[in-house]
Amino acid sequence: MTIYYMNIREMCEEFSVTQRTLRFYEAKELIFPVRTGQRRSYTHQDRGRLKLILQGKRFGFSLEDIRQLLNLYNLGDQRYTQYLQTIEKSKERLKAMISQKDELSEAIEDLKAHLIQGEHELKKLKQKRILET
Amino acid sequence: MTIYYMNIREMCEEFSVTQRTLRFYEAKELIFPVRTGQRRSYTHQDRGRLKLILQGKRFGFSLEDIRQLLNLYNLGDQRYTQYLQTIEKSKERLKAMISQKDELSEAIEDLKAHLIQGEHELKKLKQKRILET
DNA sequence: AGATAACCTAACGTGAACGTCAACTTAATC
DNA sequence: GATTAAGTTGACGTTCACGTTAGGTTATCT
Repeated sequence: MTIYYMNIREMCEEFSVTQRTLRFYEAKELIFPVRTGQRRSYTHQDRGRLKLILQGKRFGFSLEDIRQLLNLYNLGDQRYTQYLQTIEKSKERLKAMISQKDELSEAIEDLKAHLIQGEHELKKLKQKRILET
Repeated sequence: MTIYYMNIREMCEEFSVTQRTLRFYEAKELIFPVRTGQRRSYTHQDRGRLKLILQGKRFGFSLEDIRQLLNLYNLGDQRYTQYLQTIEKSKERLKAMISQKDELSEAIEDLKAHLIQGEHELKKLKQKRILET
């Protein structure tokens, strides 16, 4: 089974990001493309990690937060103590995510209610305009 | 019924923000404290808006996003066309929030699975340490 | 082989969201 | 009534997450 490498341009097209962004993530140690000569070659792993990075960003996590989360997906090469710490951290993170989800649900309900209210107001305004014509 | 004003220090304590933050939000027209002499007096409205601002921030919205969302909660003083636009924008925002919530749910499930997997690995490591002793 | 395109590093620029410090005015306290 | 505390307005500094040149190297194409 051959490994599929992607160059930086292909990555940018696939994920709709700029080259600068990919190099920046690499500098921040979020992805680790191998080198073919001087050029970057992105592996399946990098693609997976980038997907998670972009997802994390949409939830408002900082890149540093995301870097720590990503470690959860690469536990194989770690030793016992680190292992434990990572899992503890991840549990906390999970809790935070769940409460964020709950809060989001509430906010959505709230917004929905206001929208319904708003559309009623709109109807009244429309009615008024007709009467005034 | 009397109106309860809060000064800037009380606001900061109540919401765990700095004075700079409150002044910044005012400069960005997110809150509108009245003045008592030169000092800021924060009304019930300001407290409500601030609560929503902080909530919005936890979802990763920008202050400009939040400013637009907040207008939804103060529709009374607007005119027909603006009204319509605001509601349209809010509907879009609602859609985005819902899909964000869905995505978050998925991510949580994913993270949970990895955690369970991680704890299995942990057990295996523990077992190995005992055997090696 | 010479031009052109794609990639590289290094370094400075930028907008958002505040932090921090200085200098001043007003309110509270002893 | 002088001192201290609290609040105010600038204005410059800082961090994060990239954008944007500039200048150099390597592929690719004709």
